[in-house]
Amino acid sequence: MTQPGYEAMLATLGTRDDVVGHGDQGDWSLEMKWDGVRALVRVELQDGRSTVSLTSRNHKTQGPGYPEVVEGLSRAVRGQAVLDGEIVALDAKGRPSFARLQHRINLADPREIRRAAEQVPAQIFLFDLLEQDDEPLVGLPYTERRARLAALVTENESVKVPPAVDEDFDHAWRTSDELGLEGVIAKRRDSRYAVGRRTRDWIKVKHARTQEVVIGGWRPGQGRRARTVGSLLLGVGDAEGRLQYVGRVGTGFSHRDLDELHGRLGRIARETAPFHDIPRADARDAHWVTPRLVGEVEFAEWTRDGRLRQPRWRGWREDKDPQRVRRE
DNA sequence: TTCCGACAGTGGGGTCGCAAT
DNA sequence: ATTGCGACCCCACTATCGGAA
Repeated sequence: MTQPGYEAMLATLGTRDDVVGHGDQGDWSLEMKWDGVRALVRVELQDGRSTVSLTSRNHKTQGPGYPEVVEGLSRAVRGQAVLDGEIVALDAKGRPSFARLQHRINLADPREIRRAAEQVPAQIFLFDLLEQDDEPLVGLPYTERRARLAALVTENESVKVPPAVDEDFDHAWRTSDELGLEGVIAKRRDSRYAVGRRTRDWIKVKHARTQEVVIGGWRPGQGRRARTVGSLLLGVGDAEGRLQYVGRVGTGFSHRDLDELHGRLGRIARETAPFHDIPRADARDAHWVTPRLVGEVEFAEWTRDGRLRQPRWRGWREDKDPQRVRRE
């Protein structure tokens, strides 16, 4: 299998100000952010037939795992091309759901894959064109690549080219929120495709939620953090007022924060778990504390199992009563 | 000088596959 | 049969450094 020879361009995490604050908003093209698996697509013509290869961000071949996407691409794209997109699986409301797609990741057995493809069909959302008929296009402005992409691809049930939204940032932001999407991606209209690099020509702005959490324990860290805290075990009160386990947070604190945390937790140590529902695996090598301290975390969404996805520490909430912390 | 972007190193949830228990 | 662990996918964040702006 030929190597793609390309690597995906990455977006820099930013805020509204990074897009709206500098110059003309019209410099930016706005798109919805799709929550799935990034994939570079190579379509080759061999003996008059299209062959398709899919590659993940870490150069892993993805094609065998998504036969319906490969098949759809072979019909949707005429001739030789390299494209960039996101493999997604839609939920019942038609939104890309990473949780659903996870059932497709890592499947190896062809029979399993075929069965999964019928139950949870995947699609690819294409948003860039890097090469066409062996002509490199990465030097062209984004809007031109986009136009050529739209002209090249014939959409079908597995292959879509979601349009850029022709709105200002605040409007696009509200739309992404109402649709329950991850956020918005702003791309400079005149920017070239920076192969394998993370640039500010692409800015992703994501919806984040905050949640007050009660600290019920901690796990020691590894490596440089071996003598201090690796992560905090978090809980919120349930309907009966018991402490319900909602996962861990292990990022967002500076080295100084960690030292302070370690001392503070040591003073309220206790023998038993304050959570009523802590799984055995999560309780392993945990140190329990009296559930007295309240902090705030930012996170992407709740998982099906009631855990925080992509949690990061934001700081103490000394003003909050641990007894009153509830899922927001 | 300031800022950007790359790297390394820490941490998270979830899934699958396989080895150890 | 259960558990633990690594390899994947997605990621956030801190700290450092060299070079571009």
